Amino acid sequence: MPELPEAERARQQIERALEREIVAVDDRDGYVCRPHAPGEIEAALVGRRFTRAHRRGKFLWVETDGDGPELGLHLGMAGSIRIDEEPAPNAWDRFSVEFAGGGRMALRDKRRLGRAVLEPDFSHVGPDAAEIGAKGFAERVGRGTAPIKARLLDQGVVAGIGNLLADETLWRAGLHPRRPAGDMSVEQLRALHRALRSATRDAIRLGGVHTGDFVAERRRDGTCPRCGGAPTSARIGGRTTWWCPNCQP
DNA sequence: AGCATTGTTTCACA
DNA sequence: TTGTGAAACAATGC
Repeated sequence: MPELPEAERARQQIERALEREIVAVDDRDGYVCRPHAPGEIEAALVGRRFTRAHRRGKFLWVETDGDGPELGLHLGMAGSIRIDEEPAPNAWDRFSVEFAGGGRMALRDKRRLGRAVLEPDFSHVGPDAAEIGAKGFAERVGRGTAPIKARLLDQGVVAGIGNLLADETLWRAGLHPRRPAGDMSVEQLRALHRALRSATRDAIRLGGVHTGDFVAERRRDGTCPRCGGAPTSARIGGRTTWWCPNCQP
């Protein structure tokens, strides 16, 4: 379920595991832990403690004490962070850390598209969608010929917006997802930025992006909460996109 | 059985 | 060279 709101929730979970001594690491999943060989992450972390948990967009990273490495984490399409829970069945805990005293931290991910890596590189990741100001947002988002929906999903432009948050944001702003990003007026970009902030804030507060007003009606027999009309869908920016043809002309 | 999926990266093409 | 779009990746659920 991970978009920015879920990633922020995961970051808060990791904060529960700070300042505990790491005694073991399960990094045997060579796909989730690529390009590291099994045992590499374990060797770098055992004996250390996590000291701070950070997030930019959907990307998470944790600092360790002393001159220890940073641990990067990504939830992929279906991941979550579990603290002090029993191991999941079917080896769904793709990466885990065991602490002195018996606690643990796990990256639980049925789909296995999540990621754990040492010294993550975020040089290609844009500013966080929850932090960026109106000016920076307009400069970065309001350019190019791609549909605005695709522009919002580009993590190098602004980080943290996923398929559902993009649809919710465009609906709140009353903008058609296929509108070319570079053709939008300053007023429309301002409205889009405000919509992004409110949609993100609501999703974090209510527990996830699926709680969005429009996202909850984002299906074939749904109803637009504003006009009562029927949402429509198409493939835009490589993703299934839903919008209200009446409210988003 | 077949298709879609709340994500990211890589590759082909204009 | 830059930007855009599609495919690949893994595994599950409808």
